[in-house]
Amino acid sequence: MSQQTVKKQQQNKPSYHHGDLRSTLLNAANALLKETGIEGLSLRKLADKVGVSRTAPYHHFKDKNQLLCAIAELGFVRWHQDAEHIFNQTELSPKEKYRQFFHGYISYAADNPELYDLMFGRTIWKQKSATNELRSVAYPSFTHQVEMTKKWQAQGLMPKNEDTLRLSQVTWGTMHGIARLLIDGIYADRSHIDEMCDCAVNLFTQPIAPAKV
Amino acid sequence: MSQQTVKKQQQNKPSYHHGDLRSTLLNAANALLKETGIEGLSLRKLADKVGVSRTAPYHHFKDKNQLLCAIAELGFVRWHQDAEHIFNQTELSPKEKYRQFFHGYISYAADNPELYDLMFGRTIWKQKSATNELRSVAYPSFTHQVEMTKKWQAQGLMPKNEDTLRLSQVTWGTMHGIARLLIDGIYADRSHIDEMCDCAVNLFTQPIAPAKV
DNA sequence: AGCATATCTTGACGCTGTCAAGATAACAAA
DNA sequence: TTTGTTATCTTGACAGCGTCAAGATATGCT
Repeated sequence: MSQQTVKKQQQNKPSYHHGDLRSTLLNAANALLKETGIEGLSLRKLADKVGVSRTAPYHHFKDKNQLLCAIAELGFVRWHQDAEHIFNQTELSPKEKYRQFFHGYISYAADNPELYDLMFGRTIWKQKSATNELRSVAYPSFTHQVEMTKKWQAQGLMPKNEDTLRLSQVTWGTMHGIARLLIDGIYADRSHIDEMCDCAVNLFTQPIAPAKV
Repeated sequence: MSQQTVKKQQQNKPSYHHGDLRSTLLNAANALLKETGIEGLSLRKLADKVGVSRTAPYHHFKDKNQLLCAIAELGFVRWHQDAEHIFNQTELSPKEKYRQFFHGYISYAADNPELYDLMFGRTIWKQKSATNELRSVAYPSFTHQVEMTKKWQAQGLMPKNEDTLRLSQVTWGTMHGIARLLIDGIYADRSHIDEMCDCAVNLFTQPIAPAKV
């Protein structure tokens, strides 16, 4: 019985109960987000695209805000996977690893501009409307950056005399600033991005050590 | 005759023709922007606050977008005044001047968060909807930063081996990133801002020179 | 004085998020 | 198998938004 029902839904035979509306909505929302941007994403268009009535999504997300938080959540999960992949490359030097991390961060933002806006933009955070689920995925993103900064300082890659927390905030702030200028259409020129990243990495790494001898 | 009319309007006696609606709208819009944010600013509320009908503003601004551009324009003028004031302090050392510039930039953003969002946010720039008037005020903001960076490199304050344009983009990107993290509610803690600015200034200045002897 | 133009008004349209109330199907207990 | 509870989905409705069209009114020039 239950299996038959599932099969029906997988065959896209429409029925009164959709059966998997929540994840269907999330997928469609991600697609709509890419197409129309965070402003153009409306619940009504979304419901229409999925083929349900305007208010059907409200049985799976209390709010438009809760839907946005759920999308952002997936964005963090995917970014953490990318980042972990970079850090797991054991054969790289610390500096090269940091370089790839920096470039990877900007690339992720550039490849998913609207998603990045959702993850780190004011729509969610300014109104303090982030769900607990989102918070629990987003916060480790920064604490991890602090831990890595501490390690980089210990390795002599970054200046040891600067406070670790401040240094983390500044280096992350730089990545965030470049990402935002890019996705907000202020730096239209994506061809210069790599050079900018390298410039920033140069400024943050190689402190006092090398020139002595 | 014409003088009498103006006097009447200055006495706030309401008449069919407002007489100075455009600047009245701009003032009220600035106030509404501070209160309700860029999202909460609606033309209807604005018109209501000023005491005219919903569509009256359309005779002075083609669009909501054109109103926003006009507000942003004033934001740039005011920031340029602040910046010029900082650069005109002849008694300061280059590093101290740069330090004050950095702090001043962040302070301006923190004191006018919604205005900053308008000036450097995606609302205007992402949709490529900036008016020519706005562009002609906004672009010098960055070219000036490039000129100053070139001077700072020549003075030995910033590393000469980095490309001037890239260096400008990175340093501005850092200021922008910190500003955004602050006004978007991600760095709630304003008490750490000064330390963050100082940390960034340290990283960007004092390149190779001092440690040689 | 009369006419053109700038300015302001009401009416209307389609879009949005979201609440309330009713319809339908799934599921658990009797 | 029947009955009742609950999850899910529906239509109807409301207020708010930006903006266009058409009409009213005052200003200013000829």
